[in-house]
Amino acid sequence: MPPKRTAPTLNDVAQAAGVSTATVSRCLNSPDQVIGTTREKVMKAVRLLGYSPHFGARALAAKRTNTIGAIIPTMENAIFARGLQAFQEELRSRGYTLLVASSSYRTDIEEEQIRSLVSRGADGLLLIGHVRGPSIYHFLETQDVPALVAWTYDKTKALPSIGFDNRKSMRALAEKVVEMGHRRIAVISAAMAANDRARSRVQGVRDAMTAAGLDAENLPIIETTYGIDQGAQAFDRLMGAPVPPTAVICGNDVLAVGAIKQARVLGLDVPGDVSVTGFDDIELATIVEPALTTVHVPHRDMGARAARMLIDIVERKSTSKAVELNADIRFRESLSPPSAWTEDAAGPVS
Amino acid sequence: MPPKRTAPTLNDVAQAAGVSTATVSRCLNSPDQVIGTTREKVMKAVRLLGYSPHFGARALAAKRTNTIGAIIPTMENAIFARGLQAFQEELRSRGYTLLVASSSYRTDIEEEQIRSLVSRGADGLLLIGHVRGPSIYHFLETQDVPALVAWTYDKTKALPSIGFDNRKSMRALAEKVVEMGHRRIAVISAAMAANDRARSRVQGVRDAMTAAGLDAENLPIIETTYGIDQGAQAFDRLMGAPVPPTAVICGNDVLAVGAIKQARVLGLDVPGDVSVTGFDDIELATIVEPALTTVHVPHRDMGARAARMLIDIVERKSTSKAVELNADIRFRESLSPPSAWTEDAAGPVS
DNA sequence: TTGTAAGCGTTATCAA
DNA sequence: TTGATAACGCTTACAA
Repeated sequence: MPPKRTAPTLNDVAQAAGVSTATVSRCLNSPDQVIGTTREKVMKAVRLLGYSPHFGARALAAKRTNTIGAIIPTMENAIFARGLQAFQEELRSRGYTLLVASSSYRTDIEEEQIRSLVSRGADGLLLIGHVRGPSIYHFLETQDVPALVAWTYDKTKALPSIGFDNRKSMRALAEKVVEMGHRRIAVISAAMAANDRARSRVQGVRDAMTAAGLDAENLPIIETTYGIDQGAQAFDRLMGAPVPPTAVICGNDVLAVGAIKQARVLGLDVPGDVSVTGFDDIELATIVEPALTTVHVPHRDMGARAARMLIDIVERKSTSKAVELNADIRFRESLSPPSAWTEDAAGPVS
Repeated sequence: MPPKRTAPTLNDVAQAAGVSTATVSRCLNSPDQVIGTTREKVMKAVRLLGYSPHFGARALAAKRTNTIGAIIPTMENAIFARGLQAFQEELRSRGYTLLVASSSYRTDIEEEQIRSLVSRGADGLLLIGHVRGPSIYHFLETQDVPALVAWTYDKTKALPSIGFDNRKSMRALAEKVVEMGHRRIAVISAAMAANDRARSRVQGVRDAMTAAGLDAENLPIIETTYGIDQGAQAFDRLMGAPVPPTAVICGNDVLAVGAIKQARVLGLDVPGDVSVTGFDDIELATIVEPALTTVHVPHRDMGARAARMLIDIVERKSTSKAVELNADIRFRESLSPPSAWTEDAAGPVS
């Protein structure tokens, strides 16, 4: 059995180069403090031994890690994946490393991940939404780790945030739907319990209906998990009602695409028989046929700006508050006024 | 100015509970070694102070981190996102934490990230593909960090791998294309320089052509970066040739969807005027119209199995070699025999 | 410009 | 069952 080789340490390098550990450390961290000739000696030893600093030891001795942690609900959702990629690129360009964890939309797992990332020395945290237990805020405070909330804008909360106003944006879209003449509206939403974005969006629909004098109380809503198939199922149930809706407003594009797919199965024309709208404007939205009318969210821009904001907070350059980004409607084919036929069926005439 | 509060340490907890640091440590790591009454005292202090262990210190003193690192080309690509999500879920269920980094398809960045993850104490690494400089393998060896390659199967390489045979799978698909009667075939591929999966897939197309006695040498190939628009542009160039292809084989689904989109713009019918195929079988493949004929890759299964394999290696339970997964063809509408019209135009008859 | 040496917060070995 | 105490690998005054 070969002797269990153990990774080379600063000490090994120092010995190989015939200098002290302090000098090696300086070579690595502030090279200009050490003279050229010794620096070369040291660097050669570093290369020769394949030395790599022990992060833990460094974090222990210094007090910074240049690490940012991010916890997103899931990596499978394209909207987070995109924003996160931009977030990480921006971090990297500023000398920070990103640690990612995912919570599967569960607050208990999120809390566990927050603790894990903090104990790993994250200098700052990126979180999604404002729904979580109060104990974790206390924890973040005692640990003195700043956090930034993304994908939502809410200036009433304690944590700084960057994103858009989900409620306002969805309200704007719903108003268009109402303006076009739709009266029988239904909603397919992501599960709202641990998801304030979903909640706000539904609230936005209600706002628009109430403003138009419609009955927001009895708005049919189906909550479901994230996925095309889930959207399809929900749509199926909705259209099976005695008096089906003429417009189905979906909480995100993936659910909307599922709805459109199911419409095809049911032999329904979109938007002729029923209109469908989404939210997020992911690539899928322009691929599906008919293309989806949806709310465009600037994911990459949000990710990059979140990175800059968080670094500024970490480095105490600023104490940011909430930053609002615009999310505007993209009109495409999936939304149109209700057809005369369905309109008639809706009225008391027939 | 408030006194800069610093996070509580083991020592603080020990003092608050009136015990030694050793006891607190034991409470946290092997609770059954300490008697109930003291354990409660300690735990209360832990909660009270909001104590959280310092990961770096722990990694320094113990020698394990229960952390696995993964470096993927990009998080924006749905195929990696899916597999990675499964990978992380499996790791979590086995008590490991996942650290993710992305390389933007660049070997130099990948090397940097490998070093970073290793110095952070990753017990093992998940890598994509076999293309990287030799120095990094030496590094992994001296650091004694095991690595597993995923998304590709290659038993000739030193590192263990889990995935499918890209060349063989693409060859199978290309053979079907040839069998249907296509003679003028073109390829849209991801950049091949730092991507052995892309290379193998193109090789697979060549294999099929050669086997059928076609001229694989002059196979038109356009290399491009990942993205729907890039696929569309490449398709545009391909169809602008004096003698356009009757079948366009794409290296992945995203490029293929771009091709189909562009076909619509050009007024070409798929598959009537030109057939298009993909690779990966992501959700997009069934959404696009016509639905994409493609190679199905079991992403989630691969991710989960990769996790189990890697943990086994890390814990020295096994010394795994290459594991091959099946990737089978999904026939959908985007592929059909070439139409008589195009066939005529191709032949010497007209 | 370089070296010495005192921590940093844990874990683990030994004694008690 | 608990407590001292010596690592662990690195950074950073402070000295030389």
